[in-house]
Amino acid sequence: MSTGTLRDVARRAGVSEMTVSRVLRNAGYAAPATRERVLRAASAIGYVPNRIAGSLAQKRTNLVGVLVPSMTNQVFPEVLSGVASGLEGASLQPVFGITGYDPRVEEGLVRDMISWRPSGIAVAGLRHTAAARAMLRETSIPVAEMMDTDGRVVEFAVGLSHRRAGGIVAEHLIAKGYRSIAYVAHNYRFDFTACKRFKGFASVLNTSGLSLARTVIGREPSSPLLGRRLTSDLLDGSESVDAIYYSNDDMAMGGLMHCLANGIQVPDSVALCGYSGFSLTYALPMQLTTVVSPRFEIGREAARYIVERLNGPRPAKPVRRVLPFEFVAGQTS
Amino acid sequence: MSTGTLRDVARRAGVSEMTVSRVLRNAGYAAPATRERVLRAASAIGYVPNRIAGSLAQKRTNLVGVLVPSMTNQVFPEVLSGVASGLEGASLQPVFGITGYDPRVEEGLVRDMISWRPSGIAVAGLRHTAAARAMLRETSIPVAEMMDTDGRVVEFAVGLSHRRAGGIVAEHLIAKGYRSIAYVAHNYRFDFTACKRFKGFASVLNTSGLSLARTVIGREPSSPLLGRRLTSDLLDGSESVDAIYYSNDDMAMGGLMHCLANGIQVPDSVALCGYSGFSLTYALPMQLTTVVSPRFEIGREAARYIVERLNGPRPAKPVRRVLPFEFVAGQTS
DNA sequence: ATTGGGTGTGTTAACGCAAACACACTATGA
DNA sequence: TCATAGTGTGTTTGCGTTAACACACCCAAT
Repeated sequence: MSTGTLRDVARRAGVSEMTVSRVLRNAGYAAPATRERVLRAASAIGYVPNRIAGSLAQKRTNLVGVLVPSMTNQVFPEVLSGVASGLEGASLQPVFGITGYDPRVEEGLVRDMISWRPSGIAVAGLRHTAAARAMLRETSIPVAEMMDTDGRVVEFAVGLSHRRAGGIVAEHLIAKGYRSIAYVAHNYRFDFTACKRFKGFASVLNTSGLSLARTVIGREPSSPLLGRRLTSDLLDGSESVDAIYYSNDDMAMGGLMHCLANGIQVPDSVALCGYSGFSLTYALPMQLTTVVSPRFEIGREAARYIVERLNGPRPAKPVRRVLPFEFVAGQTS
Repeated sequence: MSTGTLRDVARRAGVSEMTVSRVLRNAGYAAPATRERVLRAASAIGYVPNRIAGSLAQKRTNLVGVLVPSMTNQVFPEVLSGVASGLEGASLQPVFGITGYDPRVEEGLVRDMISWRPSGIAVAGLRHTAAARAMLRETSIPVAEMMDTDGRVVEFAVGLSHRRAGGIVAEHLIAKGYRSIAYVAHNYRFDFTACKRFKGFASVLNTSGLSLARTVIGREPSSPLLGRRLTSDLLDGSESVDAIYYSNDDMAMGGLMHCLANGIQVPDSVALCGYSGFSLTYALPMQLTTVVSPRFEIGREAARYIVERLNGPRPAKPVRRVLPFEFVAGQTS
């Protein structure tokens, strides 16, 4: 059955469509006997309301569009959990889209999302095409940008300062006495947050009169395997390196695996630092030095902003919500 | 601006709404000059079509509902990638829902999905509430069940035999001469596939006259940290154990980390086997013995089935598509 | 007996779009 | 010259639902 309509239920129950609508939505009055008949009729034909029609009539949906670059990067599932948590109780349903780190794909998804007239939009990152930014600015629904706070904000941004997150690791390594420091990264062509961490890192190094001993950038997406390979390449090279900063924890774990597999002493021969604070890093033979990003909180706060904003106007000026991060000085440095 | 309508564009361009609709959809004829005017007017007011109205008028959507238990379990993002890949070119858009391994949540999501009148539904697992199964059976849209093939199928199921996947590991361990075998699992109260793997594993053990030396089941969701903790508990115990089968790779990795951290020889002191074939397992100091599940392919085939079924009737009998898996005899056994 | 507010139900008119049909115009070939 | 097919545009209708309004009924208070 291609699912009946209100009319089918109404006929079966011998009442008007409006009465059925009211009963099923628990809106307005309904005599107990009528209610009973309607419910029976509805379940008899397995009626499922058509939200498309409902949304059109109500001029609103309970959807919230959430755009993230990737699902295989563990970070984003955790952000989504946060969004789901923040939306709880607001009878809003998140709808996800994956941009693949490509702003043009993102632009298409923003348009797609808006075409469903959602109640709000949350999007990861501050970098958008001009058209996407225009759509986000012009729409009247709440828009939250997530992850990053270093840059131009459309309406509301919640995240952390990646520049700072990079800088603090540099400060740590310098304080610990490391002087020959390398950077190992995945292909972050569009991973702008990794890029900003690196800038913060390099900038602190510079102001301390240091420069990077070596920079190795892979051509693939981030993965432990890539981290392991690049670390192997790097340590086989001629330059002596006493510390490595990785673009993220996946990469750093790969590096640690290389060292474990080859008997390279960590941190005595080489120190390793990552970024994210994945739960996996707590199961490693040694705790990885890393920056724990408030991923869940970012998602939750974005959702909360959207929920609150639904009953109010867009703020006059863009709001920037900078969440704290936790630096974990582990056993690898 | 709360986004204009066709009428707004039509007025601005001095044509009828239908003409605007036709131009924007590239449907039917339009004089070049008219087209130009319409496009200009549309982009001037930043018009984004209202798909809610469009879908209602067309009595169809380009949505495909995809229900998975979790996003933090790496498996499912990969399944979703497969779904996205299989949908490509069909101008269908996946919409995700997370059930949290709870059949009642799943039931709600199935209802939610159906209320949006999607073009198809893909759902992970064969275990559903009676109501959910009824809805899936009664709807006329294509329904694909993913991951599992051991059980009752609504319409089309694509996956692997978890029973077999568990059995093959048992055969391997027995052939290798292991006799004191333990099982370490996360809380799989609702993770029915892990349960089936265990059954297959135990069943093979039984027919070989062996029984499990020890079974340790945690109370938390699967994670490397849990795997590490339970392994530590297990190996500290009095029973001697020469091999451990884990409920999945996350758990097994945790076990391996425990061994690495404590100088326990793998596989000489104890052998370790997992399930999934996560990419991370290839970066470990030693390749984990595991069963590589065809996660991406499962998603892709589910999507392909849906796309094909859109132009045809539901098969008379449920179809079961059993995909092969790969057993990887690694260095941990 | 009359008024009035709560209760229960129905009718009408949107919501924004596209299918179906209608119609006018232009070029082409018989 | 006239039919004919293609091209370009407009009008009407309906998708399934809900908001807004209308109305009838009942009981309690005047």
